[in-house]
Amino acid sequence: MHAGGVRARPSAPTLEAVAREANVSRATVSRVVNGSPKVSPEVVTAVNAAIAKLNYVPNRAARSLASRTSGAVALVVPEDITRFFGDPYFAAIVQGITRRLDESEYLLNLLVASSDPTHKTMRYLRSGVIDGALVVSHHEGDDLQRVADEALPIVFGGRPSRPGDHIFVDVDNVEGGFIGTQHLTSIGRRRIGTIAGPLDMPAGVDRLEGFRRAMETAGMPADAVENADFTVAGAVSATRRLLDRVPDLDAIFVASDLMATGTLAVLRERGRSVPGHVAVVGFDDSPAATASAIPLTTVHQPSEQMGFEMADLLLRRLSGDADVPRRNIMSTHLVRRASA
Amino acid sequence: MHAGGVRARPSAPTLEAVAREANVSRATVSRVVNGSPKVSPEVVTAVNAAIAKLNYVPNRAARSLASRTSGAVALVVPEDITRFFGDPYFAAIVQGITRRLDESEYLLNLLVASSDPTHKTMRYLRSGVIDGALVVSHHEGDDLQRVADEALPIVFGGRPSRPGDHIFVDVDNVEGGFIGTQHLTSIGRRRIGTIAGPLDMPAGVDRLEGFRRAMETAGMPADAVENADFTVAGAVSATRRLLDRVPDLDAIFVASDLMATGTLAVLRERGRSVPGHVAVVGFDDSPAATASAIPLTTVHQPSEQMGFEMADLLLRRLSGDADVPRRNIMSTHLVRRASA
DNA sequence: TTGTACGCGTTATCAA
DNA sequence: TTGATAACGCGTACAA
Repeated sequence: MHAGGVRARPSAPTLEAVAREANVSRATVSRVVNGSPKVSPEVVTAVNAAIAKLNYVPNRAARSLASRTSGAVALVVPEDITRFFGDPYFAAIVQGITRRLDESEYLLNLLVASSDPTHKTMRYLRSGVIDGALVVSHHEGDDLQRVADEALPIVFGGRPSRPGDHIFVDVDNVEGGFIGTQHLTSIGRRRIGTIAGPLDMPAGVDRLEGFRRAMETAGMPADAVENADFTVAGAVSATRRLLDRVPDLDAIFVASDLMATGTLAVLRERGRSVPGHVAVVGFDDSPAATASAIPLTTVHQPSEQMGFEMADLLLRRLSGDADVPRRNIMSTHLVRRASA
Repeated sequence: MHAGGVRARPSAPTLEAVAREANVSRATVSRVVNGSPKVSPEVVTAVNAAIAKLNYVPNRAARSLASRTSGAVALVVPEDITRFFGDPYFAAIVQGITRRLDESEYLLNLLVASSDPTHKTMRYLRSGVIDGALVVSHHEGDDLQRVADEALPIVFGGRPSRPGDHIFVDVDNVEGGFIGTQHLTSIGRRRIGTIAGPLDMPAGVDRLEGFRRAMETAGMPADAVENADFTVAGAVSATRRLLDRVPDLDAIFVASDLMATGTLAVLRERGRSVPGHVAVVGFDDSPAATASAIPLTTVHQPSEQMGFEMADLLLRRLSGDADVPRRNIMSTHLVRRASA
């Protein structure tokens, strides 16, 4: 017969309680909990019994206050929820990260910030409940670079906008853009355009630069360029603009597979066959590439592995490893499917 | 000229430091930080100046240790990453949750547990860094129900498997299944089957029950049933089995839109037109319903709003609100599109 | 091998 | 309105 509403939960057992139960001191219980080698076997079993009996779970707040570490890392994604869930690229990254973290004691806190990493997020990062952070989809202008290494070890997924001594995992996006575009020139396409990524992100800028170089190498003009924001909707309107402006286009290099699905939709709506009238090359080699009606030829990047490497770099750094590399540039390659 | 490797970061400023800087006591600084009304304006400005100067951010661990609250809630998803990202339903839920949380001071910690909420997750929930939890896609057999209200206020998205006095937000899935199936009978289909959800989840069981009742009402046999697991791949094989077993099928009620896309793919592969040969009704009204080649007729449930309501119930409970409803059953309705 | 005692950075109680 | 001071639960020298 409790008074409705918030009923008082029994307060959780503490080290102290376990110590009493096992007839030892708090310090000893702490040692057992943390697996210290210098505790006699009998005491260990006694303590463990007490822990089990009381259903004891250490208080993380107290622990991190005392130890000055939290056992958690954050994944910061400066995008809104819709984008985060909409692009399979993020799924792959997160998958890789958790694969690495699962074999450690660290916990992952996902911070899907609004596209502007608010004050709230920055404060959280600096509030001591996080030992380090992984940043994915970082945009120029957010404050994350400032926090990096000043307040917290941070590993970036993708080279940060402003130069600096930051730690990051990336691919050579210029090369990737080059490879994708070159494939289009090599199969005899003559009028090639591109749907580029946002220019406040290095991945956007670099893939465009790769496109330009490939076009230059082939002696063609690199003027059929429209920018989008790595979303389907953005790609749809960009592709429409591009087709309106350059009606005789026979190939498009699109800076992400997700965007490429938008491009394919517009081409169908305009009655242009793929790859007959227009060849399309994407970027990522994400599930979006094979899920589309016309399987995408695309520039593969090892997204899942990149997530893994990001987490690995961070964890090694947190463990005090003196010579952790500060960057890890992974390689890309073309995957031929039906669209080009 | 620092020694390579882990360079020592300057330890963060504390309340103490701010107090010295502003020539007041720690207690006063704490009051200012927490917006206590009983501090003189001059002192407030002085303290704020000191805070700004030192770039002070409160230590959350210390704060929660002292206040016995953490200012964070967890979203627990007992599914693997691939599923979590693969189903737009989750995106909607998360969207709704964050919409509610953003207008509060609470932070969201996403715990995408492996489908078996491990010991690790359960310990985390009970470790004091979380004030409450939201559980989505809870399966029978996971330990979450035990933790609920015993160790932590928990709000479930979807009625929990085992009965109990748990708090949850849901729709009437029996009714939803009925509505979807009834539409198929009402448009004159005679041989109707279903791709049901997993039977260790109430949503799976209930939608199937709704299907059964509608079939009974129409005087048709409810024998064309195959179970799947709310994934595309699962739906694909279930649909193949179903078509092999009941070749004269002219309609299928599928327990989720995501699964329905798999069903559509199989129907196309078998050369059956939709809705000509086979009519299809989905469930959710998620983006998957409109993104598919044939826009899906589907049973709408207000997923985003359900996420919002879940968070709202939890927050109100945490605020000590005495009479928070323990359940919130929202309504479904049919959305007609092209597939049936 | 075990226990004592102090400190981690806040909040909250009690006086002043 | 402000300032001491005692918790909060745990880790860890240091002592025994």
